[in-house]
Formats: sequence, C-alpha cells, structure tokens
Amino acid sequence: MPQLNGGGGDDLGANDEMISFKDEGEQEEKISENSAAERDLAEVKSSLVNESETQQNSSSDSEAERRPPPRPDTFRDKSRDSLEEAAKRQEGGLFKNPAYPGYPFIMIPDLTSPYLPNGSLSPTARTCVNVPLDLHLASCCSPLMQYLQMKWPLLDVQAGSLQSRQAMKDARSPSPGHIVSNKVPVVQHPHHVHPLTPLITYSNEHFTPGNPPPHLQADVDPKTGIPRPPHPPDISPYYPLSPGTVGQIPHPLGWLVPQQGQPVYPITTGGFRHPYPTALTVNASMSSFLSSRFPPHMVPPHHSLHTTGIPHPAIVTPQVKQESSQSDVGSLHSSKHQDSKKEEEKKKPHIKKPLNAFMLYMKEMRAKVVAECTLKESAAINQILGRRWHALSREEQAKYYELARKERQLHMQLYPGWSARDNYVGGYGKKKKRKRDKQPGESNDLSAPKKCRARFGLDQQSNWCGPCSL
DNA sequence: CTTCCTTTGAAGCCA
DNA sequence: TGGCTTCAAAGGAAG
Repeated sequence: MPQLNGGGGDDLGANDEMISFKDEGEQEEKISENSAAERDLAEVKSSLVNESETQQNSSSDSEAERRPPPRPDTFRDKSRDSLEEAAKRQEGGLFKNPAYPGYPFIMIPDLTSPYLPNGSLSPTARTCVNVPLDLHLASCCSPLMQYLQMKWPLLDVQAGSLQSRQAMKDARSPSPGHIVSNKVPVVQHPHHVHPLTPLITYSNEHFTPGNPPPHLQADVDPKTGIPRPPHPPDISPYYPLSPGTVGQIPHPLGWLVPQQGQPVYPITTGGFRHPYPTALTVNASMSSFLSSRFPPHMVPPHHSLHTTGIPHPAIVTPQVKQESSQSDVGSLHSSKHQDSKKEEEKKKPHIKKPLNAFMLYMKEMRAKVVAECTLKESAAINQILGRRWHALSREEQAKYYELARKERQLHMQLYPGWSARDNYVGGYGKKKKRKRDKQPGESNDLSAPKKCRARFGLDQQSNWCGPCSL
C-alpha cells in the first residue's frame, strides 16, 4: 500500500529500517515517557557521560551498550515536546497524524490525489502551489508539494508564479525546463546545503510558520561573533547567513534551485554542463515511475538531463578545487599524469552517498544542538545527537527513515548506475585506514566521553557536561 | 594540509 | 547470513 504502484519494487524501503525499530524494545517503553518529558537537555548530556561511566564499570560491551537500554524519554526535551505539539496542531505536514505508525511500510503519500481526475490540480494543491515556497514549504504545503519539490526542486514555486503555474498547466510543455529558474548555478559550498536539503525542512520546527526557533532568533555567527539578524520567516534557520548574503541564501529547496553568488553546485568549465552524468539518463523504468506519479508535464524528458544545467549537489566535482588551484601559478606546469588524473576525475565526478535517516536528522538538528550548547566540535555534537536519535519516538524516527528512503530513491533515479562502492577510496577493504581499532570485546570507544570531557575541560568527576548543559 | 573523532544507517564484500 | 568495512555530515583538534 505504501507505494502507488503496489510497492512492486520499492526495495528502497530498507529492511534495516525495520530492524532498527525491531530491536528497539526500548521504543515501546517510550510510550510511557511523557512523564519524563520535563527532563531537559542537561540530562541528555548527563546520561551521555554516564554512559561512559557505566561502560567503564561494566564489562559488557555489546550493542546493548552502544544502544542503551530503553530510556523512557529521558532525553526528550521540552523544546521538542513543544515542537511536537506544534506539529500536531498543524496537521498540514507530510507526517500528519498518524505519523506512519506502521513504518517502514508506509510510503509516499498518494501523489496523485491532489490532482483532479482530469489531471488538473485540485484546489488544495493549487493553494499550495501558490504559496511562496520559501515561506516554510513544509509547513504550508501538502505532501504532494513537498514531494514534488523534492523531486523537482527546480519548480519555481515561489515565483509563483504565474509563470510557473501557467507552465504547469501546460501539459504540452516538453520539459520541466520551462518552469525552472534561470538563475545561474554555482559551486556548492562543501558544508552548506545538502543537495536534498529540502527534505530537512520537514522538521517540526519548520512546521510552525513564522516562528523560527527561539534559540536561533538572536543567533550569533559562530565565526564572526556578530549577532545575526533573525532569520526571515521565509528562510530556513539552518542556512546561516551573514549580513550581506541575503541574496545568496540557499534556497530551501537546496540542491537544484540555483543561487546567485552562492556556490551551490559545481559548474564545469563551460559554466553549464550536463547537470548529471550521462549515466543519469532517465531510463524507461524511471520514466514510467515518474509518469505514474506525476502529471505528464512534470515528467522530465527522456533525454534525461535537466535543462537547467544544474548538477545534483550530491555530485562533488573535484574540479571545484582544481579550478581554483589551477588558476594558480603552477597550474600550467602540471604533469601529464596529473592531467590525465584530472581528466578521469572530470569524467567521473564524485557522487556522494545519499544521506541516511540519522544523517538527515543530524543535519537538521545539529544547528539546534550547537545553539543550545557551546560545543561546536562535531564529535561531541554527534554523540548528543546519537542519544537524541534514540530518544526519538518511533514516529519521529519514521519521518527521517521516510526521508532517507526518498533520498535514496531520488538518488537512485538520478544516478542509476551509481554504487556506494564507487566512493570507496582505493576499493573495498583497502585504503582509508580507519582507526576502528576497537577490539572485538571492546565497547564503543569508552574513552570517547572522556576525551570529550578532557577536550572541553569538563569535570572529570561529573557526568554533566557543563558547557553544554546537556 | 590531511586525518581523526563521533554518531547511525546503507551498502558492499568476504567467509 | 553474519560480520566487517567504508562512507555519508560536521567542524574542531591533532599530527
């Protein structure tokens, strides 16, 4: 039922996702967790450190420790509760109640529903389309809109445009190109916007229109120390801005919406190129997939490539660096070997793995955690996020699993021939020596929290991370 | 400048 | 099939 097409083959609903729920009997106990909802972040941090202590005292090292026993929502913080409430009130989001209780068998919403039998957009859908996209896309748009935006972020919804709407009405339009922005794509900042960033806007926070998270309102630029103006209501707080970059705000739809002046995606020498590797041609299956889910005018032409020349952000062309370095003095003297290497790299851009559920969660919540505590080191932040992840309710996690599934799906459509293996440096089992010097019986790096304390000057006796108050 | 740290999950490979 | 490995993000720390 999940899939419109009978699920026939959505093998993307990873089994592991189920496993993840399966093995977490802990999740069951969370039902009674509300009583603990009052516990704040301090406890999160405390338990984080506690875990290390416990691990020290206990020789058991297994997964049970890595995945702590059921924790009745100990880590649910007030903010999240309020967010949940807001989300519930909202009822407009993708994950309306009930939020996929049966996940992972819950799939994409019926995308065709917003369309009337004659193929035109239903009033509801139209309404959504008319809503300025920037204005909290996730909060105001139907699942269709969100999914369409994910699938075809190039839809310039905000523009709103008459133009876009008109174009959308024109079923004869040969390609999505007519509804895309003509802004120039630029190079993606490595740490800026994930290609599929729009997915992140599913955050509950973003489901509350016009109410940016309090902790971000008076945000301070971590690097400059300059207080940032409150994020405009139409801008995701997860896209930090410096005072002069308003015009360069990464579009919430992230990866395909071109930005001016803001590096988003790599461009090749010509300024424009085929946005996707030639392997990305929309094959028959994809075409039928799309056709089954979208009105004809939404389905990309078979020749495959986006007409915008905007590459998928998952593509990280080493060229970005190369170009800058090549422009340097020594570039002309690069050896033939290097040239051939570069040629190879050109031919084979690095396509990143799609983000998994936890990665999506991290991406969304990192800023919040950073804002809530003084920590900036990702290792420490990730520990906290890991704990929070486990503290999430089943439904909340399901959101991210669903998003991740969509990401994989989209990724697979964009890069049919891609394999995770492609990104293995030097091939599997070789290269990239990861430390991973964990002994078989050793738990998950008992020293990590210690390191954390040491690094951040925390009280060795205390289990409480002062700076973080988590 | 590169690698590590740290998290979870996806995916690939090998026995 | 289970176990192991790598990579995805992030940014400070360390080498």
